[in-house]
Amino acid sequence: MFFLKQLPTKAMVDKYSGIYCPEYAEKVTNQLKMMREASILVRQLDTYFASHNMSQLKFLILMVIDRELDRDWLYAVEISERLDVSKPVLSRAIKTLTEKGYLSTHKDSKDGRAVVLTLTQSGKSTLTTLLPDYFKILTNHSGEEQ
Amino acid sequence: MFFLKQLPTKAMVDKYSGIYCPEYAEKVTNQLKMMREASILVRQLDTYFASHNMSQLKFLILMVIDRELDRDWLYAVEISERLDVSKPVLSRAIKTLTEKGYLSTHKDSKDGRAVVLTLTQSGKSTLTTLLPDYFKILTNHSGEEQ
DNA sequence: TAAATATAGTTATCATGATAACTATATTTA
DNA sequence: TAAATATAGTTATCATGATAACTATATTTA
Repeated sequence: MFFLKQLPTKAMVDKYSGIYCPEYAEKVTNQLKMMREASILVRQLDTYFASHNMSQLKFLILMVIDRELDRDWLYAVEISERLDVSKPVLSRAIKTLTEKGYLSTHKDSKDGRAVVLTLTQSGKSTLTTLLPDYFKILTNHSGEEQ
Repeated sequence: MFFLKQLPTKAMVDKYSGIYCPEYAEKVTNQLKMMREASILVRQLDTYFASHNMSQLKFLILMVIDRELDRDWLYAVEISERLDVSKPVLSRAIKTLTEKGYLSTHKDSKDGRAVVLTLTQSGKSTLTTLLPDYFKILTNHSGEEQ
């Protein structure tokens, strides 16, 4: 999350960085602007998911399982290859999704350590319900602070 | 924070959104790409600040006080006008910064509710120390996942 | 093939984000 | 001018991010 509402002026960047170069100041403000815009969008999405007792991470977990082309399941470790999140956070989110009845888990027959994760019917329909407005929020976003 | 490493293909966006429009799919992937890029950058900055026992929020608090043109202090409520963060989170961050000796606080003479926040010498030098590499991280960022 | 190492996943703990509800003071309104 | 409302800031509580250290099983190496 990036909180700064008013970006620093070029003069401020020059002074603070000690580098008096228009391209440098422009690059800095562009990056700050991007972080700000993304933060606003992430927050909108978080609010949306929270109103459905979900979170972005949980939604993305359902999505990466669903979008798998050749299988209808993933190992947790495969999810962590697709989502850039720490193992304990992923572990907890999977536990919550299982408790909610969105994921079914069973031990892998070949590897005693691994857990096979499949979407339940409820998980699939939750994903399907959430998707349209998810895209709507993404695309309606103005790119401006309101 | 946005975790998805591999963006969905155009075909996936079409199917998931039910909207078969190239501009729509492109807008979606652009927004996802932006969130991903910003998340990577925010994470780099968080790591940087953590290595100095700081956080982005605490850094920005010091910065908005320092960059004030006509005064060398701000009320907490003024900081919350400049930073898009909830009051309790701001309150806690200010408390930590005061305990670290980076901020000095005293009651306002006119308004018994308000607290006047000023940078200490240590707060100023911490800000000055952190600024150059902060800009370096912002500008060195490749925009690619590594 | 036994010992060492790697891998899958969990538990404990902490930092930092949020909202709801609060205290204390200032301002507005009837 | 007393009562109602607004404002500044805090406390309690929860969700969700992280790392460190762990268990259990699989794989590699001597």
